[in-house]
Amino acid sequence: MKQVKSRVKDTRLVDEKRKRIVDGAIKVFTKKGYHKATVRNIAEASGLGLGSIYDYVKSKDDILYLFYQNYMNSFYAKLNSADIQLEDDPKKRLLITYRAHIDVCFELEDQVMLAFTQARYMKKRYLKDILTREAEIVAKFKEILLEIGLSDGEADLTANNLVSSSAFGVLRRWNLKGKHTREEITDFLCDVNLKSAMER
Amino acid sequence: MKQVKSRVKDTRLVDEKRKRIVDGAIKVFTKKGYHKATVRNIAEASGLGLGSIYDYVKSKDDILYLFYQNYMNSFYAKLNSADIQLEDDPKKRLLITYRAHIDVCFELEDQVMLAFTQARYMKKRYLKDILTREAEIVAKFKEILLEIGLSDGEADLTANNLVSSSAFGVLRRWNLKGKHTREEITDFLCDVNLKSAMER
Amino acid sequence: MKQVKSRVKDTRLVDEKRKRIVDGAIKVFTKKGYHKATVRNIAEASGLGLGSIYDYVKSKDDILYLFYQNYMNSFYAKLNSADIQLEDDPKKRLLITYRAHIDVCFELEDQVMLAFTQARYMKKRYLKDILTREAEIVAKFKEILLEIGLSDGEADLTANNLVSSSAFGVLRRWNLKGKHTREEITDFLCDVNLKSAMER
Amino acid sequence: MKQVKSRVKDTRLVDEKRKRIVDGAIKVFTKKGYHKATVRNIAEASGLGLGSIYDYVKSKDDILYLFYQNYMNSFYAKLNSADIQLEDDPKKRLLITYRAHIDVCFELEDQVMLAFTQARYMKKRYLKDILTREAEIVAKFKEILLEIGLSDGEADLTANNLVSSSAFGVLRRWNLKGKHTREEITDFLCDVNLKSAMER
DNA sequence: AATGAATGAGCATTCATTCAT
DNA sequence: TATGAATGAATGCTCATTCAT
Repeated sequence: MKQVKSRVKDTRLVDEKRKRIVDGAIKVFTKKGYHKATVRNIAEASGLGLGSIYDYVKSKDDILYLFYQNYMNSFYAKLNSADIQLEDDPKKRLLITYRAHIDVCFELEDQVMLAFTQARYMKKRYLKDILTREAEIVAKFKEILLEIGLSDGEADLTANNLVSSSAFGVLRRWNLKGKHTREEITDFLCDVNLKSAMER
Repeated sequence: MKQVKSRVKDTRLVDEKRKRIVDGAIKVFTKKGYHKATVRNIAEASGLGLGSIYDYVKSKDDILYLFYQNYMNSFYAKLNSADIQLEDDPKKRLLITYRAHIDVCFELEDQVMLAFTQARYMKKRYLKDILTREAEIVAKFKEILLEIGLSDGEADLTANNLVSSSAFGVLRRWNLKGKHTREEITDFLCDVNLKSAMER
Repeated sequence: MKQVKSRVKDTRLVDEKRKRIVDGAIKVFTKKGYHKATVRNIAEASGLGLGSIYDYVKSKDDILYLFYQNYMNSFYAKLNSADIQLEDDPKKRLLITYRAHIDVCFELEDQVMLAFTQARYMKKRYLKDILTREAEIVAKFKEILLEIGLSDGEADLTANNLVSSSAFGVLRRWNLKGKHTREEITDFLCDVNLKSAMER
Repeated sequence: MKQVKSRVKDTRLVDEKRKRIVDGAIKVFTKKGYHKATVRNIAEASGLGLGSIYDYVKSKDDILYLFYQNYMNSFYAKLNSADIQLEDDPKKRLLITYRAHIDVCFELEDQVMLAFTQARYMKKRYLKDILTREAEIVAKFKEILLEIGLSDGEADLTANNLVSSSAFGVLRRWNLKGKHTREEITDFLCDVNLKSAMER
């Protein structure tokens, strides 16, 4: 993970302020997208002075990267939670992992949209880093699928599909909202995307 | 479909120049995204003078809308092609329609990425229009699924899933490129996403 | 001579506008120095819109370089004037060349001050270019001195001294103004700095 | 001499810290010039905390003034040294004074460049003060020249010329370095600029 | 109809200075 | 006395849009 440089050295302070910056940025990015969001907007939304932002971040680019780091962390935290790790049966573990992933997507609705749409604006070296972290999540799924007995090729495609399809409810919310509940959608996704793995 | 206003009145001319503008814009948008693309860039890429752009389009926003119109038309053209319409068996029609949709996604790879990521930057009234057109494509799938015998709820979710999943190979090209062929991916998608419909 | 890039291609126009920019810049630089001069100030002083400046110049740095080019040209023009070139006797040619150089310094008083004090702010590659052009002027003096019969070492030191001392009246104007006329100063300089060469 | 105000009252402490500030500032100014040097840079270079600078100095301007005071003091110290004062013969005194002045210039090479180029950035009232101090040095030379028998006008011009020409080796170091030794240059300057005074 | 020169609003970023600790 | 976190005014530069030719 690349380290974002900061003028301020006190780690505690840096973490706290960056949290505020990211939270503010999410609000602004959600409303306007990365480009139309001005650093001033973000400063206001995070309750910091314009200049102070630059004590914790070297450029606007860094804020986007900070967002992605925070975003990926949310998935890591959930997928590494105790109850998932403890499940021995790979099929059951696959199911709860997938549902957990879908859950996070629903909970971070706006962030999922941002993550999907703003990636292109990240600096190359940052993007590479984030894609690497995402690949680790795919690997988690693939590992379970191999355990269940899928071939490497199948496992790879399926793992990618699981990660990708989790966002279905969010990416198509415009079409689905009001017609289908979150639970309905989750069940549908599990049904469709886990079927072949479960039948092994 | 909203009409984009143009200073020039000769329809033939307008169509030809707009085609060039959209083609140029796609190149530039693909490289830089909508925001970083300047109207100058687009003018150069399309072989028009900077000022001339504004004879065929009222603002930069219009160019994005023009792109989306062109993009949606590509899907319409393919999904309305004779051989699909002529197929009587709904299951077979479903299959070839889905494959056709996936095909277009692979062919318009860059445009699919653009469509997914730049939608937020369209003016509200334009966005609504494009979403309506997209809904028509979903409706096409839903219609076949109802014919096959799915309930309205199932058909709706499934239709959305088919349209959404078609872009899988493109949206995750970073992870899939080099490991899986286009055909493999297509077969995998058909297998996973059409299974329950086919089993009716 | 490095070429400053310009968006506008019409040479006639570029020359005219750049002339205005340099003239405006001299006024502003003279009052505030390079750094405190804002591009906005320069735009106003030259009667151009802020944005237009950047049609003729790529950055503020370029304006400084343009000034130095213009400054060096003034010396070239004077030192290459017909009456100087036609003089056959090297001692006489030395005298009129030196007086001409001093003359230009007095005439371009403000520019001389700028040239002396702002050089450090030029981009390295530009600075090198300007120093090369200045070296050519020194070489002009050296050539005459060699013709008169000075050794290479003497000629080199003397040539540098002549170029350097020409600005005496300007660099010390704070102390000399009101006490000594321009002619007095010129005669004094010729007396002191040409004496040994003339005595050969 | 204008007094720079300081929040701290302990004179001993003030002097010591200001010395460090000036020393640090010279390093930074030399590398970047006054304007590009940030107070942070100076704080780091002088080993003080950013805020502490403002305990000893009221503004960045003051630091520049402090530099000039320190710079002028270097000349005073040298020109008032015992062996110069003790010399009775005015011609000999003139010679050793001029050589001493040239010596200081060579030794304070970087500071000489700074002094020449950054004067414009000093606050008016400070600049006036420094120019007054410089005038005192000119007066020292003038006094000797009058003693030797030059007219007031000659003495004034010559005195200014001596002070001004001392920096020749430094101001033109780009052209002279590698070709002429410090001694050669010094001898040359004495030869040229003292000749008429010595011939009285 | 076609062109590109002109414009200024808008933005990221820097930095002198203040002030709470 | 010493420190450095906080601030926002100020500035270089970009770019959509207009308009004279």
